[in-house]
Amino acid sequence: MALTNQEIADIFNNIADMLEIQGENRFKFLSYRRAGETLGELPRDLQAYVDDGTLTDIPGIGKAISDKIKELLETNKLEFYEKLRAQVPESLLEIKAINGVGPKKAKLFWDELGITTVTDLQKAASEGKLRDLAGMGAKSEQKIIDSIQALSRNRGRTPIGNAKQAADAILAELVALPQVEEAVIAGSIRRGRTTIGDVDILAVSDEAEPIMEHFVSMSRVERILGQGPTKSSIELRTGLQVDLRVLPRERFGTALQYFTGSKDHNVKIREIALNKGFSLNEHALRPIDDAGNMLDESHYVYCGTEEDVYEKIGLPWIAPELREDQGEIEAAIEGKLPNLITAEDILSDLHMHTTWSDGTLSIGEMAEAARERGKTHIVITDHSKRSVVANGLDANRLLEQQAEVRAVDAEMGEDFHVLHGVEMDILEDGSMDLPDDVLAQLDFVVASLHFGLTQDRATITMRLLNAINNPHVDCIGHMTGRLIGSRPSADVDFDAVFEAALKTDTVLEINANPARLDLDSQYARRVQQLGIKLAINTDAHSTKMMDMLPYGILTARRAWVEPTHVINTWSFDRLYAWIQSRG
DNA sequence: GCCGTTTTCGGCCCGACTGTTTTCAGTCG
Repeated sequence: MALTNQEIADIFNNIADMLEIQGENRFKFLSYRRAGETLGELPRDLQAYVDDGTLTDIPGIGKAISDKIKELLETNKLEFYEKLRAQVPESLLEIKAINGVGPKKAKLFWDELGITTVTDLQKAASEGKLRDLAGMGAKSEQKIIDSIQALSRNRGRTPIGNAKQAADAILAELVALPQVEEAVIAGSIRRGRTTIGDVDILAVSDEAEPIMEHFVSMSRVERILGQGPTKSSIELRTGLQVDLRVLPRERFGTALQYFTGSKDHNVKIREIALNKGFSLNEHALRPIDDAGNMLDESHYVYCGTEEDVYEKIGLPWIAPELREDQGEIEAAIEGKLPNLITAEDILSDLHMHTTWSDGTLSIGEMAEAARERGKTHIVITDHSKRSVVANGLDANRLLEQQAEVRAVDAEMGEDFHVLHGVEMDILEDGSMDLPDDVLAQLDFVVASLHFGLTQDRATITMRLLNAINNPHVDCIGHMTGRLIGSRPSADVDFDAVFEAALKTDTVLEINANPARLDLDSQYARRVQQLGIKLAINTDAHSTKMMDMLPYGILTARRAWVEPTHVINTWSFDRLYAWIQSRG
């Protein structure tokens, strides 16, 4: 069994950490870390790039790292890594992951006290053995004790839906303060990442101190990680970290640009700024003269908007969702940024549930709610019978439902249309949960995996291919079945599935539920590149879930998706004509 | 270790906060 991209990515991340602990050249270990981050988000298996001879076309992958990837794929092992592991205990990496402990401290504890595990460190700290080490003291020791306790609260990254909710609540509190002129969410929430490491909030004000004071003393704060005149960090009771930055109005553009990230995007933007004769930070563009000296403050160029920042360095504004150093800067230079899809482009929802299965509203109520949200047409797609706990429909109930759908459609008038479909289970043996003659009577069929998600790749792929090759199936719902943070993706041969979808003109869904966001952006980007149609659906079981559409839009925009590739942007007439043409 | 219409060698973004220091290293983002 070949190593997965993520397993190989993890190895490079570990190598980066180990080299850093060893005190290796900074740019060297950063290269490994960058490679690790990149490999974890590729849309195809690494073996496919090896076969194509395109491995070193991936940014940040040069000769040394590509050779190591090949060695890992061929032998499942890496000599370089094994040697490193013999020198640096791997458990040190868990110590380095403790907030406030970096490579230097981890090495110090190891060298001086022989500490290699978090348990060892906790014991040493509680016994007061750390405070006498060079550069340490009682406060540092206590901080480590607190951070180790926090480890159990803080379980990695937070799904964007949860993080956004927490961020909005804090934002509302801040905006209510008299000193706050404006406050916005920046960071990875603004970029629309599916999971969030920490929440970044930027506030505009000339009077930061009372804002900081309020921020760190909010009732939901578990502990204060740092508090300064312009920047503070807190940890919430949920374990989520929130950073607040306060800057005056005239610096809002540079500050928002800086605070939105990503880090890789910003590094490149700052390099471009340098080439244009400016050193860029969150405060201003600072001119540099021909001798390389920075001019004094009177020459600083302040930017009140992000557009200003990009314009001053010769670029068009780049949408936050694109700022991952995935080619967006090159596209901006060439004037080839995509015309990104927006929520206003979406006219329909092609995947939603009602009280006929596990939804909370009737067909009529869902239709009205969709109309209130600016849609012109929907497809009712309740579960099929295999989903017993969801009260899935058998053929008889499904056809019974059709009468009600037709009635509601008639009631809704000429300017709103309700079509009848189903979200049909793709069964574990690869067969469909409803017979062809029943499917043929429906307007639109979404086929989804709900069970047997841990089957091997060949089986999962066979099931998906059977659905795609069924002439009645129009769309594959939430393809990998993942639930972010709680259930991993099914093991799919994406290349095979994409090839079949293209050939049969089957639509692939971006499910907007923030717990799913499936397809994820790296796959959706490839789907668009291949010319396969996309749908962005809410999979709503209630009106509340209809309002989750923005998460699907964010994911699509991160995938560089343009409205022309998404069938939810089509008018009813166009969609209906396409359905008819499929027979 | 990666990368290149200014370079195949010599660069590789920039700052805030903390705690331990008498001016700065470490950590984080």
